[in-house]
Amino acid sequence: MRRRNTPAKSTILTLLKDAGTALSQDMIEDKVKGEMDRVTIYRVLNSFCEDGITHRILADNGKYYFALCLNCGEEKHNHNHDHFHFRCTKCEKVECLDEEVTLTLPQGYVKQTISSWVTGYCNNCS
Amino acid sequence: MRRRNTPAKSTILTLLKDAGTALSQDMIEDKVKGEMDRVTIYRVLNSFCEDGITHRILADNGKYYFALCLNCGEEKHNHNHDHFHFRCTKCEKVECLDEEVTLTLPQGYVKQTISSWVTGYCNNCS
DNA sequence: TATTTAATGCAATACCGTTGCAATAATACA
DNA sequence: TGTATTATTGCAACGGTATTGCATTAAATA
Repeated sequence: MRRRNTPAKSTILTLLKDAGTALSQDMIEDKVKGEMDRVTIYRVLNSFCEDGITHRILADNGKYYFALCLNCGEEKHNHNHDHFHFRCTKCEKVECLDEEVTLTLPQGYVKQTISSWVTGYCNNCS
Repeated sequence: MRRRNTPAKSTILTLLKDAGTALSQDMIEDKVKGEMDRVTIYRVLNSFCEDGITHRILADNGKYYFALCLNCGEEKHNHNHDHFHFRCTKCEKVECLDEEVTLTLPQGYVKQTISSWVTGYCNNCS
């Protein structure tokens, strides 16, 4: 299936680029309210994830965030580099931290994925 | 409001005790299917959490788990001792690990909460 | 410009947690 | 032990959110 460029996709892509950080479904919905259908947002975000343009992050508040992962760099998500994610409880900004997650599992355990979240105030909000 | 002991509460409490690990809403639902209404399970679990009998944990898969926290010990949840949680992707067991989460936030950041999840195979499933 | 079909909007559906309310039953007290 | 009180339960209904079907629109290509 060959993708097509549409206003909806451009709008959401621009939104994510301008934000610089990960945005949740409802944050995106708020910003494009009236411009497009709610279903379109779901489909656009899903297509972005399928195409590797964005990735979906499940935050510690149970919400999904979508990020272009330009600032945090794709390499962080590879090479077994598990890093912390930070969510500011004031401005709701979500970002990847450089800090690496170190962990030694008990005998007999096998690691698959790591999801580490820190909440608090970012440098702008503290 | 004075709580009353009921078959529904006993059943779910026994379930959690026997499991020895945290159970998700739908795991509990599966086990008591037919015995009681879906709504009752929600209400029983909520009352348990209100009364401090169980605590609610949001896992990295977006599901809530309920745990008596006998084996992992309440003290782990206090004293600023942030520990890893483990979820086995095979047997779906959820448990607290002894491993402490260490983290140095960037300049100007303030920490509030930490949620660290590891998935993989536990010693029984690896 | 015409053709193909991806993308969209709208309606309908599914899922999950919650709420209202009448019926039931656990507890306290006479 | 019997009765009164009211927490608890089941059922139906609701609300929010994600998904699907389908007819229509419009982006890409020739």
